[in-house]
Amino acid sequence: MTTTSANSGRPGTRGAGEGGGRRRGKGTPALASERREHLVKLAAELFAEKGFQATTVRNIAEEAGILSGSLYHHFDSKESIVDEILAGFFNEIMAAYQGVIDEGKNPRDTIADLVRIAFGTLEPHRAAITVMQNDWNYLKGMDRFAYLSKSEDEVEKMWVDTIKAGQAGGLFRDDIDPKLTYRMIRDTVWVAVRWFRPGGRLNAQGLADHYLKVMFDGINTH
Amino acid sequence: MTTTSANSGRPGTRGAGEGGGRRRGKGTPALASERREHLVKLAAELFAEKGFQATTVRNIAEEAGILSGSLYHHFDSKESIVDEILAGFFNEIMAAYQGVIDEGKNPRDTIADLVRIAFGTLEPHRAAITVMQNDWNYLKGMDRFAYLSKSEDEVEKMWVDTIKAGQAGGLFRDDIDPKLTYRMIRDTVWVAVRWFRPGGRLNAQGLADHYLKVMFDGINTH
Amino acid sequence: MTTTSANSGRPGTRGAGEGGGRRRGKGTPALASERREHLVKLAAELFAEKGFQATTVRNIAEEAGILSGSLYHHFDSKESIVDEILAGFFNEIMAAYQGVIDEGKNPRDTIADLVRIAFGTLEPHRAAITVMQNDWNYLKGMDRFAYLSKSEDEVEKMWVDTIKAGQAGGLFRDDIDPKLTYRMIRDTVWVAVRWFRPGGRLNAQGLADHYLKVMFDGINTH
Amino acid sequence: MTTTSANSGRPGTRGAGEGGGRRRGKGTPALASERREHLVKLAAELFAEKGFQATTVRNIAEEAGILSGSLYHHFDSKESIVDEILAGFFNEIMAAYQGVIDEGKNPRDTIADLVRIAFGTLEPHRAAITVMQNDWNYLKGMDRFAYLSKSEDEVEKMWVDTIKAGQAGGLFRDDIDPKLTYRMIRDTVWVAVRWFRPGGRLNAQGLADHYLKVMFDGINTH
DNA sequence: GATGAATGAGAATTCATTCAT
DNA sequence: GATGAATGAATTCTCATTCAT
Repeated sequence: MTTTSANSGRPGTRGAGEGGGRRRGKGTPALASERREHLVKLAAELFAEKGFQATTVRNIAEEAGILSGSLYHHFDSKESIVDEILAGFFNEIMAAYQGVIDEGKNPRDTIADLVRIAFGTLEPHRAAITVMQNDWNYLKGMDRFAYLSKSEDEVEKMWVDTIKAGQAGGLFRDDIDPKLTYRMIRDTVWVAVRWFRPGGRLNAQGLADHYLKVMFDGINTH
Repeated sequence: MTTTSANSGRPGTRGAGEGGGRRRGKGTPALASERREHLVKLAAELFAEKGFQATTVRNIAEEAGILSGSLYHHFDSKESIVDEILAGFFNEIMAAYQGVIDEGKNPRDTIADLVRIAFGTLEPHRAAITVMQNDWNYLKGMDRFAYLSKSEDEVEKMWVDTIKAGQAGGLFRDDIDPKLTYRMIRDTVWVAVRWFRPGGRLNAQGLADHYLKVMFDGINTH
Repeated sequence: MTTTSANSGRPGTRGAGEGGGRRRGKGTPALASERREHLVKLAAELFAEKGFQATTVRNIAEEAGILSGSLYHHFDSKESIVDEILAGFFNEIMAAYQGVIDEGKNPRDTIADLVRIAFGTLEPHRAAITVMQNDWNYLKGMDRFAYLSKSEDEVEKMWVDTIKAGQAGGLFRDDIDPKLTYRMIRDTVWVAVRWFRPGGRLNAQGLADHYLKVMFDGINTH
Repeated sequence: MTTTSANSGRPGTRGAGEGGGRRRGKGTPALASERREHLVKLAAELFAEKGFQATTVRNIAEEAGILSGSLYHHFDSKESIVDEILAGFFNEIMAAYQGVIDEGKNPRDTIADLVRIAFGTLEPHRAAITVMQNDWNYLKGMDRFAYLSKSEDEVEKMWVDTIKAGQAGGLFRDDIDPKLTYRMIRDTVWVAVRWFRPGGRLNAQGLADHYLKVMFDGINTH
């Protein structure tokens, strides 16, 4: 039984004590860290820069100063590396989203918080988000990554429900389509990873604020 | 005519006066057989569906019912196929944009028209836009596609100038960033290609209208 | 029955009225000329410049301003083109050699004449000789070109016999090896095609004279 | 040391301070496994026998008992193999030539030594010389092998200077052309690789002596 | 005579992965 | 943990040749 099956199930549920099915997991993943973590980070950078397919296992190994075969001491496969990258990101953002929802603020503040969280991941998870944006189409075709689609659906529900609540409460216009609106918000945020560079004119929160301004009140003068 | 000159240098549009190192190239692309046209279309679908890299030349040939080697009777390389796809799309949209600009309407109406044009390409150029979205990162690294970045810059200028004019004329809020706003609009439109399916609940113009509504006046009630 | 068999037999015997076995020979080869002759010449230039293998049928066709498939109206195959080139050269030189032998001059004058004839082909048969030098190794492996080796043997006999006669008659030193000496002369002449350019400092006969001087009397002062 | 600097820039001899874009290349070629060395030797034999172009990577791999892809563990490309072959030969012969020149003997003895060195490489470097003779025309067209032409020029200078010195010193006839004479010597030696077989009637030094005899004093009786 | 489309066999090369040491 | 050698399957591309029109 390979890692592939170990991964099925949402990232949100992977957390602590799995790893049993790991082929060469020394101890728990938690202890394996250090080196492994480092390799994942290197790989993430390369995947982000060149794309998953265009990045070879050799590229990663070279970056780490070892031979490509040696990578297989740490990972089952190239896929399992990108899996780790994406799962980590999904775990974190979904937990953060859920935290906001659980606070039970009013829909407008909730949406604002969600947007801020999303923009907030742009910097720390730049590589993962880039991979998600650019290689999603390719990865989603693999069984192994079916869980990504599932997670996406859960997230969509959180947002859409909040928007609907906002409409019901008279905070948001009635003549907008909740699902459509969610998608546009989502895409606008993530796609910013293509040009967003930390240290530029605006930081991630500046971006978020700018976007919230436009999204809530439009670009027209009133 | 701006568009025309912007095109010069693009392989996909070399047409008449070439002949040099090119291997193939009797007749201008304009006259190029329907066969060729057909093959480009097939390839576009595959590139859109599976990604440029993941689509093999064999895939394309099989789809056309010929052998992979036979494709090279029509095209120099896999790249030249995708080039033809993208150049066609860029040519068209830039001409359309320029047409709107040349009409000289007020900035708000101009932006609205630009948005409508962009959404309007979603259906007829779905494949090209998908490739542009998903494989941009990979393609932009190749000399051959440098012209895409250049065209992109030209387009950005059209939009940003219009937004600035709108601010100067009191139509648009002063506290939004023109460049940032352009990018968000642009990305929101193109990225919709990932989920937009003609024949769904909303057609492309419905999408455009919805988006204009949100973008101009925001999602808040007032 | 293909051309291949038609060619077996020495070039010297091909002469006028064969061609019966030709697959698409319109009339006799003699009449087919013009166009065909021209194509052979173009091909010869290309073979000489780039090598037989590296020259594609398309190269030749392009040079002639037609499509590659159209070449097959004139020739069976790429091989049959080079065959024609080499056979023509061999026919001519062997006839010339034989003419000299038949004159029955003394061995020293005979050798001198043979050398002059060989150098004399450098210009009119530059392409053929170049092909012979560069692609011999490749071509000799093909059944079709077995006749080249046979012709070579005949030629070798003419020279070696003459050298031996010269030794017997006291004209040439006894302590040189006739076969070895022949080979060195032969190679020295043909290999000159690599750098000999008509119109340079020395013409072909100047070259021949220089070589005869060195060969007969050495480079030492006496 | 002339030879050393002449070599700089040759891929085959890059040795120590590279590392840049190269894919492979731990360790200097000098340390390069015997495995690699062995593969180069196998390839050299095949190139010599069938020609560079006609030898496929599969041929080489089969000869080595591995799969063609596995060759790329050792070499970048087919070209880099032939490069290694030729560079090795050029390195050695140029060093040997330079050694003779540095001895400062009289021109006649120097020329004799150079000739003997050249013939002396016929056996140990048979394959490399054969490749050089047969595939030169093809290889010289590639940027990668530009250094071969340069080395050739350096060698020419050594010989021509020596011949001229011999003329100036009254050892060699004044009425021979130094450059022409050099070329004839050079070609006569190398082209012998086509028929020279170690173990035949004459060994390489026998050949050299025979040639020197003819070259110095001619084939005439005096 | 020529075109244009195609074939089919094979070319060099790439690359994730395996495994004995 | 790492190396070095290899696998094997796939990839893009080439090219002589065929043939209906």
